Amino acid sequence: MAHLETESLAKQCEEVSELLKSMAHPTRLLILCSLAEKEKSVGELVDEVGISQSLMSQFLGRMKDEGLLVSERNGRLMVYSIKDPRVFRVLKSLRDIFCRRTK
Amino acid sequence: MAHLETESLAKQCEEVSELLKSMAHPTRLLILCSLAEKEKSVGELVDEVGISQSLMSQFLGRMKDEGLLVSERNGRLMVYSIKDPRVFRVLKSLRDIFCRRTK
DNA sequence: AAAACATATTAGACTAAACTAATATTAGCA
DNA sequence: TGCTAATATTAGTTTAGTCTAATATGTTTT
Repeated sequence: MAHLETESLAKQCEEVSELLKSMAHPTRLLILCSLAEKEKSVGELVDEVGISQSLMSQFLGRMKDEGLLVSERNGRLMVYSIKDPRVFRVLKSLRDIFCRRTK
Repeated sequence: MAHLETESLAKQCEEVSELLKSMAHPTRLLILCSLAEKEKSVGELVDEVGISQSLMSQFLGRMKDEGLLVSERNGRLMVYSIKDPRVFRVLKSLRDIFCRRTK
């Protein structure tokens, strides 16, 4: 049976898949990689990533709502950075798995 | 500038996000977790996960097309298992990050 | 206070994914 | 060979996500 186990596992999968959904988009993943390096303003991210200001703002807003990012005003700039420590850890794992030279 | 770096990073993000898209769905993640333990028939997975046979077959077919799974006929059963080793590694990382007791 | 800059919001079009229900295929068994 | 069990496929509905274009908000500078 193991139904109780499966049920709690299902719950965990739901939680994890929430985070994964945010990361499972090429542009958002790129944004997160960029922010993992250091915090950045919206404009910097737009230049670096190459999408419209509007879409960038929507992506950032969404990830902020989900608790992955925080923003802080700095003069006329809005600076975003990664809030959820799990994001760093997932990014690191992904790098290990996908980007390591396996020589 | 760092535009060349960013470009190759963008490519990698695209590739990685392909895999993540498959995993970023609560039911598919649950299926993968279950298959990570051991290979299983469609019927077993239906019982365990609790979705319709049709939807299960569609999920499995999709993940097979994407190269994550393989299937092998065993009598009247069709047995699925994880093919892509990166799936195991991502699952393990996710467990480490989300499921470890941090005591 | 007006102008200019940086970011956010909104509405709408477009695309893709999830799900259901019905039916088709295929393999083993009577 | 016909029957049943197991899985796959298809079409259609619904829901959700992506993206663009236009506009609004808020901040600094003059």
